[in-house]
Amino acid sequence: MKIATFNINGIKSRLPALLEWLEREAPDVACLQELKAQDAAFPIDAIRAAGYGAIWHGQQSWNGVAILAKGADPLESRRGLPGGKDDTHSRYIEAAVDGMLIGCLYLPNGNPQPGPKFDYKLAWFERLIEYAATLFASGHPVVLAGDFNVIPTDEDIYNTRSWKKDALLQPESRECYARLLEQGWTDALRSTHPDERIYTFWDYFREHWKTNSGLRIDHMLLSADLAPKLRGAGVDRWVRDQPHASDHAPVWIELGAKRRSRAAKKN
DNA sequence: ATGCCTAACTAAGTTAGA
Repeated sequence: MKIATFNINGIKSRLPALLEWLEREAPDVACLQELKAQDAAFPIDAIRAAGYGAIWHGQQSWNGVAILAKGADPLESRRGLPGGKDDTHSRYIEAAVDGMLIGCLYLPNGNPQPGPKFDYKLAWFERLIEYAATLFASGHPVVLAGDFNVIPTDEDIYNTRSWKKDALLQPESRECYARLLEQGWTDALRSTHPDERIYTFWDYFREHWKTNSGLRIDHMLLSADLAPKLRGAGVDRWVRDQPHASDHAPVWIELGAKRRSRAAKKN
């Protein structure tokens, strides 16, 4: 079971890239962010033709999230986080797929910082933390995947020098992410590659892709039930190298059967 | 301190991304 998350930065301009990625990597579940399109513009026919069912929550110009499932229709369980009466942004969608709950999120960027956009980021993060606590406590198998717009530590960025004032690595942003993990979630990519510089985003400026000057901001968090089933995690870097690529690359995890104890599986 | 590059929206210039 392969689950992935991909900030595609525009579903209209990136549809060929999305279809090529789906064909080549064939994730069982794909979370998408930054559709940048209204609901009616979502290319459901092309996605169905590629063998995927989907749910989506679009928005004109910005934001927008979707969940795709290979050979299945995701069963929508929520759109929008609790407590968002005045929140018009399409940033969270959730579905049951194959016995798991998949939460697909696009956390606010928060720049410029300080300012109202940063306040919105932190407020949204607080809502996520509160809701994630109930998800984790439920004991159900849950994956929280998406663009968190947080660089968790200085090991998750090529160089902090020109990013010191950026919303993505402010102590407040990092503290929120740390507090989320403290609930018990497993950061799948980091736990699989504890000592590796590993990035999921390279901006279009200068030659940041060519020089591998990236950030790790797309994350996949696993509930207690799923963490023992983690078999691998990685980044589909080839996607970022394509012409007219998104500035993000897909992140994936592979889940298997729950691992037996070391003693039981030895030899 | 700001722009770099890219895309959406809409018709050349602004806004947002991170």
